[in-house]
Amino acid sequence: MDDGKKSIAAVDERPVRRRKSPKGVIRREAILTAAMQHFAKDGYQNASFASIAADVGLSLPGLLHYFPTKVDLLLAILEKRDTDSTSATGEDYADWRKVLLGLIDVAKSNREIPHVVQAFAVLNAESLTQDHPARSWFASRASQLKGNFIHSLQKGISAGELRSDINTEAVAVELISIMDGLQMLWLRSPEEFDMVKVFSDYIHRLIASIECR
Amino acid sequence: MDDGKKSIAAVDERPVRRRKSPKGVIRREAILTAAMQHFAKDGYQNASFASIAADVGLSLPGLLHYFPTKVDLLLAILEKRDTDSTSATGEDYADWRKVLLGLIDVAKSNREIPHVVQAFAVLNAESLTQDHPARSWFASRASQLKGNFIHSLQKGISAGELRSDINTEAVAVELISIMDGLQMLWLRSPEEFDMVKVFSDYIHRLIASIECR
DNA sequence: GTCTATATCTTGATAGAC
DNA sequence: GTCTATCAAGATATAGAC
Repeated sequence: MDDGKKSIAAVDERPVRRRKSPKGVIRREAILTAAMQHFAKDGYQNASFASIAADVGLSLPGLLHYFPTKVDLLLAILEKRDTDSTSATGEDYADWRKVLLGLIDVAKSNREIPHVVQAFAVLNAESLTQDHPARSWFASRASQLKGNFIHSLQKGISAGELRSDINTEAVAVELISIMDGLQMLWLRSPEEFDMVKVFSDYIHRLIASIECR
Repeated sequence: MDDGKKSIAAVDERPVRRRKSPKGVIRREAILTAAMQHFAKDGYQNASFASIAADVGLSLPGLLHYFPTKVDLLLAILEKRDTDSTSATGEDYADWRKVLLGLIDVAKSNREIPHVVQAFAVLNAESLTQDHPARSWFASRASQLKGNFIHSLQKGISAGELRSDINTEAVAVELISIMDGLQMLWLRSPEEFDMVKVFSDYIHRLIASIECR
């Protein structure tokens, strides 16, 4: 199950003729895209709401018609990411090897969308600051990711494929850390090294270290 | 990734008249400390210059007397970090094993100064944004760190202690990535896991994987 | 060195017309 | 749905007195 554009049109309260209005939905999508680029460029706090509006050919109040506040816009982006990524990750956290190798594919596709990666890398760190509106989102995202990794690794141990003495939580934390850290380093100088290669090297070395021999 | 306990303790308020400068130097130190806490809490862009001034008992123009602009204050902090860390890191990038194990000590001392770690983690990501005043500093910091790691690993290969087929650049990038990523994850929930343990596990596994057997 | 007062800019958000 | 006009709040920075 995926999609991504759901019951957004329901918020549309047109008293006059009109039943679904794909137009509004398209606008919304355009706004989200523009906003993400701005957040990537300036971060959330520093991005100008008005500039985002201008980018989609709207005035500031025009944009406010769709997103009553700047925070709403941010949350909409995060929510969209939620639906997008669940549709992408989808399935088997049961096969630890598939999970780990699948991360390489994630890195591979991330390489094609640097502005999205940058938006989320910047927001990720920015959300560490006090009372940041995205704070809890990133916290639960990390927590869930970690839980999934632990689950996979635990399954591997139970199946006798992974060494029983590995610290699953430590490995899970390590995985998230290297993914996030690598993205930042890569964003700083995309030409300097092959992000996918580095990550692939790492994953294969990790697998060799933790699987039963 | 180090630094921390500097001479901020010298807060002795002697009302004696002094014509030279120790007073001014102390003030400067106090300002830098306060600023770092604010940058940790709000990031650079979002931190208020006036609030920093208030924190050290100055008005905004009073603070501007010491740092003519907000950017100057930021750069002073970065510079301080430079001197602090070079005095701490000191020497032998020749012994790869000492270097790698030494990073565990860095993690250990970082655990004691979360606000400093947070300031630099936030600034690190924030500096990815366009025209950020700390951009080049973080870029060259990463570049230098990477160069040092590569140098150490290369020495290890030459000495016949490390496998000659390892990609030194990839390992160097990996090291920086995991350090930076781990810090962020830890800052988000410091109680959830033992950062030093995770990092130590990683380092030892890395060593086992790359050294000659 | 440090202040009060102020200039100037930019931001997010509102009011109300069309 | 979208606009013009406007607001109130916050920021950095300057001028000039003490």
